[in-house]
Amino acid sequence: MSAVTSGYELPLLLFGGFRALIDRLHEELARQGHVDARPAHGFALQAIGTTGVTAAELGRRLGVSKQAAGKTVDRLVRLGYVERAASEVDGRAKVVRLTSFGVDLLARSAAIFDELRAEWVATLGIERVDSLESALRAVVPPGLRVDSFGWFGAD
Amino acid sequence: MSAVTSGYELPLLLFGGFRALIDRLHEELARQGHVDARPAHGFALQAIGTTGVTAAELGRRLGVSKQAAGKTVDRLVRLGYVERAASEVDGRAKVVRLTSFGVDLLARSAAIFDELRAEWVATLGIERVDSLESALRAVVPPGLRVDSFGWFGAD
DNA sequence: AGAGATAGACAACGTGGTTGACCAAATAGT
DNA sequence: ACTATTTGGTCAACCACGTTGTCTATCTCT
Repeated sequence: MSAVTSGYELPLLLFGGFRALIDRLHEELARQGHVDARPAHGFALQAIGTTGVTAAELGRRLGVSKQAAGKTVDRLVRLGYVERAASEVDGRAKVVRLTSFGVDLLARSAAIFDELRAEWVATLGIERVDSLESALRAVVPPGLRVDSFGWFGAD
Repeated sequence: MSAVTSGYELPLLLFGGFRALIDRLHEELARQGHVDARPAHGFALQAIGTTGVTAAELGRRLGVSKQAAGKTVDRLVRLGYVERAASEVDGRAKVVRLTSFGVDLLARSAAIFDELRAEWVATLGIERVDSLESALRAVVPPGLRVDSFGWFGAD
């Protein structure tokens, strides 16, 4: 048994699993036409959602400043995933909405994640995957932000 | 079985677990005097090791360019975690070595990670933690790089 | 001794974040 | 209704972290 398991390994394994999934996702997305999609884009599109949000609201959801959110939107616009439109109800605001290309990315991502989980089930068995998920649910504080992006290095 | 579990949740849980661990680690490190330590620093110090390496070698270990490694070393020097010394055997090379402050960070990190794993064991039981680790070991490709830093956004 | 590989540094750039300042529009308070 | 404050968007400067390209100095191999 793993009596001498060092606590060092756990974060590495968790990150490794995450990273493996995300790498496979983007491999597959690239193969399906989303060559320029990056991990951060998916999270942002997810936060934008099908209803659309303002940049300020996006910043709140992602846990970053409105300026940072604005820059992210700029990049997404340049890549064709979202577009800005003047708000109908607020003269200051601009609503960021997914383009059909953006909706496509989200849909494909969901499908690919399902496939990847199915692969894990194929190697580990459904019980161990279920157990892994429920263990993590029990131990991960709820409402964890997916700000995540720069969190690694910067203050 | 959990028929409706979306594949979307798995990466989020994995990342959440990782993130929770790292956040707790840095809370505790800050409390113990390492206020300016960032996740990326720990990984770099780990790669430098107690023997010391050149910037180019560090780049190789981290899977980044030697220039990027050099910049990382600059930051670590500024924070007091490492120091540069001319190599005894190679007139071009400068050896990066941990300071005692850097060694201290690594030692405290190891201790804290052990405590955190013990907390998981306390909530989940040893079987579920062992099972989680072995499941991930089976599914994470070995030799996964901890380059990781910028990998989120950039190419 | 000369050719090629390697270490380090410099510059320019891209991505993703931060503050601070500013204007225009919405909203609250008297 | 008219100020006062809050809020949305943007600009500018900066930092962390990565990239490529170029350059010099040194090492290594033939």
